[in-house]
Amino acid sequence: MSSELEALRQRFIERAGQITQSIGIGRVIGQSFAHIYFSPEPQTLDDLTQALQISKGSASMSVRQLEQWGAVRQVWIKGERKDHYEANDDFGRIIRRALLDLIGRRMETTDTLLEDSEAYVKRDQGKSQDPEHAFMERRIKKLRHFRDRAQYIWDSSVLRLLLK
Amino acid sequence: MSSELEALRQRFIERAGQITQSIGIGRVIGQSFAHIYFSPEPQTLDDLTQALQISKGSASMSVRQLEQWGAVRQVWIKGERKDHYEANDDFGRIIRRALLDLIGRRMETTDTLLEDSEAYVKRDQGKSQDPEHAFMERRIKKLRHFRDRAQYIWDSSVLRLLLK
DNA sequence: CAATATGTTCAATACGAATTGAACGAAACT
DNA sequence: AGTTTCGTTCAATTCGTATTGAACATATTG
Repeated sequence: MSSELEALRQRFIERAGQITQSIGIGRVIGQSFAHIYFSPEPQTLDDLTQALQISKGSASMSVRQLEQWGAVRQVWIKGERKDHYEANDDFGRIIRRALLDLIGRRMETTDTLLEDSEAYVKRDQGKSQDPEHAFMERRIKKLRHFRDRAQYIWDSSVLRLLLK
Repeated sequence: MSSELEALRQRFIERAGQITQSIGIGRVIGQSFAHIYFSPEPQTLDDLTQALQISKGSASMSVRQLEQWGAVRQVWIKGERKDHYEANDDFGRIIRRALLDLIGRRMETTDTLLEDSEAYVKRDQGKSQDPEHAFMERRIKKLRHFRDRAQYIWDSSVLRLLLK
């Protein structure tokens, strides 16, 4: 491979690492995916440890996470004992899965809290003369309103469009 | 304030901290905003240090960041020397601004890289017989395609809907 | 103008999360 | 059956980043 092409490859790998790093899922994940994505041949864990200078453990864990999100898939190569992985290039599906995994579950715990709060203000309606109580009621309502719209945007736009 | 209401408030603050923490902008930011959001009266930096048990420096920095995103605004209270802050409850605008700030600029550096790559494969078209070269060309094209759609979803759906 | 109160900055520190690597189990060879 | 290769796990460690707090700058008071 030409050295210039190789340099571009390196930049992609570095950049991918920065991106995954900055969204809080670790640098190695992005680097691993980019390396596999820009490799014509399916790659092994050893290839990753060498190319990215990471430990065997790291390589194993990053690949497993990538597999979970459907970002890479294992391919069998006859005569080879090592596991080989190739990249999925349907980014829409990958990101959709990853987002659902990373963000989806977080909403639940927040919902519980919001529902608890709504139950409280409803139950203690008598106190709505109390300015403090009235204030909290307004704030909680605003929060609920936003949360519902966020859900709508999430479901109707982001996730759907990513698939097309 | 009733102790039950106070308990809910604490849970909101804790939850907000977890959320901002998990998206990589620090726990204090979320806690600070939640504290101010759920306070009937404008709050000072000292209020924050006491309520959240954080240092003066932390309080100062978190509030400045929140101000940057329009999440809180300073209000003048006559006779008081300290700065007082109240929360903006237009979450759509807040998140829009924060997202633009956090994500927007990241796209640029990636774009540069992508454009460099496209320039390269175009310039060296002669080598397109080379399987390696052809492979890279395909991968880069896929990436470009996804990036453009991501931009479209971003502009047309997410940012616009957050404002309504 | 000195004294006090307040907000900001940034080098030092503390903390948590990412990474390592040795130990282990499983599978494939001889 | 014994030996080697490979992938996984998880306690120990490393590393980066959030947080602190002392020093400083600025504004306010008497």
